[in-house]
Amino acid sequence: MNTLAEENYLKCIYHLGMNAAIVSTNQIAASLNTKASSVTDMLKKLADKALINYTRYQGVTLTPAGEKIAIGIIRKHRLWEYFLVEKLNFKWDQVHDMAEEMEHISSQELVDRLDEFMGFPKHDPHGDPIPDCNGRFKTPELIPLSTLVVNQCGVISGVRDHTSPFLQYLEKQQLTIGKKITITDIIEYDHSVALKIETDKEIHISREVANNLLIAL
Amino acid sequence: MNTLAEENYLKCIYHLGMNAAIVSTNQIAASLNTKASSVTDMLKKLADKALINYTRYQGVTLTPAGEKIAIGIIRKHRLWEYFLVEKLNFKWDQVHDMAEEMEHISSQELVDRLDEFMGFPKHDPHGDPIPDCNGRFKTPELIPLSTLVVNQCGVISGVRDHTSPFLQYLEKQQLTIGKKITITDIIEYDHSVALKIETDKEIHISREVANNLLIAL
DNA sequence: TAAAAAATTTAGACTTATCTAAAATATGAA
DNA sequence: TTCATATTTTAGATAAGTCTAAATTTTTTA
Ligand SMILES: [Mn+2]
Ligand SMILES: [Mn+2]
Ligand SMILES: [Mn+2]
Ligand SMILES: [Mn+2]
Repeated sequence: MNTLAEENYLKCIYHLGMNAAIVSTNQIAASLNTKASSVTDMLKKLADKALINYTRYQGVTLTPAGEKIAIGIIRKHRLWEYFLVEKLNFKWDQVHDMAEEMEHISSQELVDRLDEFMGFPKHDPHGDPIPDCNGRFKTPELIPLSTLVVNQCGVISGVRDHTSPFLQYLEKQQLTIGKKITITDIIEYDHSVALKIETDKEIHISREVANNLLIAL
Repeated sequence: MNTLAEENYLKCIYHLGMNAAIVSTNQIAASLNTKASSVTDMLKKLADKALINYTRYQGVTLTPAGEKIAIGIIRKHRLWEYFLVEKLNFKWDQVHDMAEEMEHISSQELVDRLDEFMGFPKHDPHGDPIPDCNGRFKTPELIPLSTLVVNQCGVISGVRDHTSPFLQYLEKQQLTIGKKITITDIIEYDHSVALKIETDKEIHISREVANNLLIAL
């Protein structure tokens, strides 16, 4: 089995690998709030275990074995987040840190039964897809709200920023997962956006917020 | 906060302290499958943190602060065991090792909400009392089945041996928590016991099994 | 294309938790 | 009460994961 630190590195490399073919030491260090030298040490260890492809100075990619472990951890993370929100009534901005601990509970059978207990949910509270017990999941085409044009509509389906303040703000504005929105105006001056939520509420959000809200068309 | 190792030591000292006023280094070492020298190191650390009362060569007791932490961990352990059995349909012999990991999930609010979600259960799947959110719980007077006499009856309310083989055996014999039993015979030769479960089933168990089954009168 | 700058790795140290072997202390049997 | 034995502690080592500072390699820029 793998240590907690190893699991966190693998998960981190997986997430960073979504945006780039290869992942650099410094990216990992920044993401894990650690130092580049610590990362190098761990990369050697993970390479020895054949969980990453690593050549000095050249960055890393996950091997299939490493990716499988990473996806397993992400599956657990998202299922526990779903559990915390749906069963224990936490808010979507409260669950990430708890899930960071729970994702390391090792039992495979536990997570599979948890999945079944909750009815095999497809998405976590933040709209991210939950891998099934074989590690398979679909990543639907989502685009930032900021790329929509006036009169275009879509459904809020994800967030790019998972921090508490952002999620709390969205909730207060009723900008939650599943809501249908229609762009009513885009202010040229600051690229802020006016939009209608479902059929009634009309609100106005900054460019930054629009950039971090993901929409399914 | 305390490390995983510290939490395990505190819990261990608490459990050993149920049977003796003071707990010895060797007892802890045996219980944690570690060496006496490792225990001594940790005892110094816990004493520095004022979680135990420790004088060299004299054994240890928990301070109120240490006991509070220990009870908190036991509360989490038992609530998670209850969850695993009642919500995820695990058998009572399968849940201990998973709970050993889950008891270290740190959030106090999580465990309190879990408690509420399950309706504030009073006992875990093995009959052990679950402390409430203030750490309070009752330990009912339980006696080994081996101390009963012929025609005496009682309710199975706990086990002294929590290992999988013993629990599986009990389940197969329908000797599960809550069942009412009546002693029908005690064999002098080997101190084995014949008994009736509820009103129908008549079975015969060894002295050893009778010793590890706890009864409420 | 050769410095300069940035990124990465290495060297050496620290912390936590563990171990073995040796020393110190306590206990209990004669 | 003394000495043999059991218990406990200390001394010194190891492994995982981290750090700072220095060295190395890559990348950028002039
Ligand atoms: Mn999360
Ligand atoms: Mn999430
Ligand atoms: Mn248990
Ligand atoms: Mn139990």
